[in-house]
Amino acid sequence: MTDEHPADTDILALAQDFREALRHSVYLVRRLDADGELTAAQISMLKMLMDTGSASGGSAAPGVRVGEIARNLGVKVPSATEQIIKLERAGLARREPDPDDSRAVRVRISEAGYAAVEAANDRRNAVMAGILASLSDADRTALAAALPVIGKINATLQA
Amino acid sequence: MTDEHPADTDILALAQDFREALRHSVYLVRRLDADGELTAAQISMLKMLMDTGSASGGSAAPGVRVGEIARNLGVKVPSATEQIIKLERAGLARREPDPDDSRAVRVRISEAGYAAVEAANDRRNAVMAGILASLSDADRTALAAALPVIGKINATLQA
DNA sequence: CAGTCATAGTTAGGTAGCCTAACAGTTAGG
DNA sequence: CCTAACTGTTAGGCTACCTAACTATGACTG
Repeated sequence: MTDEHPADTDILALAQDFREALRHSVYLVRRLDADGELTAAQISMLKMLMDTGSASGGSAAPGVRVGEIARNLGVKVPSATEQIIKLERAGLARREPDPDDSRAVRVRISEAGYAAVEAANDRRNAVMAGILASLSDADRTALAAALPVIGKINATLQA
Repeated sequence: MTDEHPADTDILALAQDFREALRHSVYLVRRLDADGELTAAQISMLKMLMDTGSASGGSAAPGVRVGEIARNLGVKVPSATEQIIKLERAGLARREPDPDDSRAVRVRISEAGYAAVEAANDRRNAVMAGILASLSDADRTALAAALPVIGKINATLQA
């Protein structure tokens, strides 16, 4: 406790505990799924399309390119294509040709997709909120304080 | 900030942020995989066998029953059986008849399994520690403080 | 001491989501 | 032009889940 700097072993222990927590959280996330709703992967992709497609930039063409989707989601391009096709078949997203580059494809979320992700998110958030409500204020505060940190850790991947 | 109690909307917002963090963490966990090492699911099961099988209780028979494994991992029994068979074929676990109940099966981790999970865990922990090392002390402290809370949340599932 | 009912695990068949390798079309540069 | 680089799709394969159906054992009850 009186070390001048955090010993490697401390960081290693934290890494182990954090990994353990994430490992268990995988099952928690799975539990939130259920029903004939959207899958977690579909929500991830649709949410990404919402955030990136019509984001601040207001760039030239609408939608997101397949390669960019894959990069954002941390999967390979064929996996992204597969998901996109499923979403398209379900009427939740659309594929359009890129006016500037005939090789490229622009993917956009549809109105139905918007609504679906909203609904699925709301339900999951409510379930999670139910769990969080059983915690103490202190616990919730500690969790809230850590979320930006976890965000930083996750951002490491993008690099 | 001066509410008498946390408003529902606050908890809902926290739930949303937490889910978001977990959603992204899925991809982080995937990145830690790699190689011809054990899969994440295999590590989870082996670690469970280590913790539960020879745990404090020192109960009568050694090993863990399939149903208990499934419950602990949050999967259905057939999924557990499938994993167990794979681990057995890889020489990482053993199945033995339960002396007290001929219907039941006792699953135990093998020496090789012990070594394998150790190795895989060490490597992953090292990678994660590398990421954590780039954070500030304050960030690491915040993360450490939240881990028990996340543990509580995860424990909710067991119920 | 059957006869039924519950419990433990396996088997069979199906789905989602990811991967690599091979392919087709488009653009860009020598 | 013509080759090289890039974008996305297709093909084939894997892991890890699931439900439903089955086998075998245990446990309870008339």
